[in-house]
Amino acid sequence: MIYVMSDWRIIFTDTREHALARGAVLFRRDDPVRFMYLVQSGSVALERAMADGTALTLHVATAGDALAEASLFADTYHCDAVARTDARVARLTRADFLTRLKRMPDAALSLIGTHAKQVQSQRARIEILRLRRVSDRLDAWLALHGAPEKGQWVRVADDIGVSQPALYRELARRRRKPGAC
Amino acid sequence: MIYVMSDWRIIFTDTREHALARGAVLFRRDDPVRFMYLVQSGSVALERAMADGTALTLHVATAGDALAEASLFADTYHCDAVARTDARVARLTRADFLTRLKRMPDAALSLIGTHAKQVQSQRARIEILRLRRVSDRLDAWLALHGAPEKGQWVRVADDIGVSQPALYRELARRRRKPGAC
DNA sequence: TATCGCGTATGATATATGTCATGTCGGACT
DNA sequence: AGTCCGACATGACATATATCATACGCGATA
Repeated sequence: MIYVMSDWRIIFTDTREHALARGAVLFRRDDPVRFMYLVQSGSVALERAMADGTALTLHVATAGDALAEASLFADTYHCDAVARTDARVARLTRADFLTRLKRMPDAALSLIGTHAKQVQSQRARIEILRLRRVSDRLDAWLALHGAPEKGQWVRVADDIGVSQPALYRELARRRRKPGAC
Repeated sequence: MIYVMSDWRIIFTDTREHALARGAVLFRRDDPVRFMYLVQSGSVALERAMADGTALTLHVATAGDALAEASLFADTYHCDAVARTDARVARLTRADFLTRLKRMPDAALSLIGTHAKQVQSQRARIEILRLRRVSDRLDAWLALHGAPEKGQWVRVADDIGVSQPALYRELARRRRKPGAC
């Protein structure tokens, strides 16, 4: 029962689109926050450089995702944004974004809804990932999502942070042993 | 640089407080969504009953936390809410909550900010938890948070989903071997 | 001063899981 | 029909980690 809930993405109408080649950098950590971004196509990764030179990927935003939402209230970006594929993004200065959000309560509400859902599902994912055994993680995942469709087990393995062989072994175990799964 | 950003919690002013005894149930899964809750004191757990009768804890909300924010746009609750300790909560019907949020753009913005920060930190946590080795998780955690204060290592272990002995062993290893940490 | 709780620390042992390898099956495309 | 690719599946093996146990130092408290 979702009432009149306009999509917050309409805030980005009228904004110019920017094309990014794969590997292009949108912003770097510690850059002053100027823009809010909406990914239109392709994918953009948020990553953090680590001491050993490697990068920790924090998120890969794809079409329809906002980028670094938390920067709305920060002075500087907290990580790097790099295009993983050729991509298009829309952008809006932070001030414009805030203004429009205030003028469009329904859009703000829709953004709140989007965030709330994310927070909820991420919390669940975290709890699953904190479980030690593959068996427990699978139980939890199934309790939350139900049985996946054919061809999706591989995605489940990724979701619960387990190697594919480990997952299939667990599935085999369940097929043999009791009656579950 | 956070501008005039009133706290979204002011939305709950004027609302009556409800006392909960430890173990009390605020709502159950599939109950129709009536109220939005703000935890004032104590802690309230969100959990999901699993097939084997045990409960998967999805979140433990404490003072200042909203409860089940995603229910704002849902017909029914998706999990059970049970007081983990004696607790006090404020509540507001969903309709009232929505109305007030629309009337107070600054509060809505503040809620968006709160959510955005949560989404961001949860994403980071998820990526850390997906790493296989304790060593990698620790590296990532340290890159994001810096060295913890004394007495906090035990919390780090919990954060990165690793047993305390495993963490201390890794720390010992680093003390011995190269020059890190 | 004694006791308690908590964070820190380390050892021994079992085992669950990752990694590497190999193979089957089915669908899509040529 | 043949080829390719991705999901499904399983074996062998090494090892990283959990678990259980024990112990130390320190601050709080009685």
